[in-house]
Amino acid sequence: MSMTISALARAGDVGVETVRFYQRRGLLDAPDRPEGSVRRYGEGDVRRLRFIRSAQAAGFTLEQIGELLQLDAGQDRKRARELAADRIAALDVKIAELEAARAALTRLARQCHASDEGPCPIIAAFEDGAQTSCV
Amino acid sequence: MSMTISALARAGDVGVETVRFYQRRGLLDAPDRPEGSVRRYGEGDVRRLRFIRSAQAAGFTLEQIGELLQLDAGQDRKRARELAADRIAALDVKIAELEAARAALTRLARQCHASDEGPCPIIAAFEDGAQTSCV
DNA sequence: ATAGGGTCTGTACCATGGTACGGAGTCAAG
DNA sequence: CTTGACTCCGTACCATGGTACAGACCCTAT
Repeated sequence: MSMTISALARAGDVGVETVRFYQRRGLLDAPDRPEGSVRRYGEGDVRRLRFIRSAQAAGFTLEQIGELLQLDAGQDRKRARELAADRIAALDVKIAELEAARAALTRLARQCHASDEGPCPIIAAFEDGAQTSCV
Repeated sequence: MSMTISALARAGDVGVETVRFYQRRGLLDAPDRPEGSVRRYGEGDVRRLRFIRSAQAAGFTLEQIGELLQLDAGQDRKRARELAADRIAALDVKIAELEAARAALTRLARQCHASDEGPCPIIAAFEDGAQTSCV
């Protein structure tokens, strides 16, 4: 319990304002200030901050992360599994979309390289409204 | 040149307000109103609207889409290829991130299913700050 | 010709995830 | 014991991509 807020922020690789933002959102708690002094943070806070960043990297929204943190207290593993399953399904959809987009763009860039005649294939392809077939 | 704005919006599967929003952003143009009447749109507008939606699905921001539309006029294929290459690189990074997150979540959900003893692995894993190894 | 819809314009508002700032208080080195 | 850095708190602002009015106009069918 010896870190200042800026040390905590550094440990979590975020800005001080971001820590305060998470506190306002109820994701991190703001420990009591010892009698006319500043707040001090410890390892638990660092872990929690890192939890938030990791979960965010997995695509959870801050609201969902808040729920995960609640579950931590309540030991509701069934709900945690549900959230994880939902997130995996969403990730599958998103990954498929991005891979389709990548394939389409790669193909178009190759075509575009192949000749400098006629309309640019990259632009033209999108103009066909290639939502399902290409993108 | 016979559609009203709501027909255009339907054709592009967006809301009327979204069409107007794209007009304000300069992505779609707003044809002149014929003497005290309403604007009419044609197939070109539909294609352009679909272009926007397709490019969006490929992860371009509206600003980048604006640039692509400029290129369409200027025939700057080199720049179009650059934008496509940048986008492909960004997609690769994003896809890798999401796949890592998916793998991590899948593993954790399985572990969590395996036993109801001890701390929930889903939560615990994130608390380790599993940014690079898992997520 | 009048009622109901749709359109136009401007402006305001929304969610998400932060980022910035002013003014007061606190801490630590010299 | 002063000076400079850091903290606190509230509030305002930002980007992105829309969404939602209000009040005036227009269009079409009855």
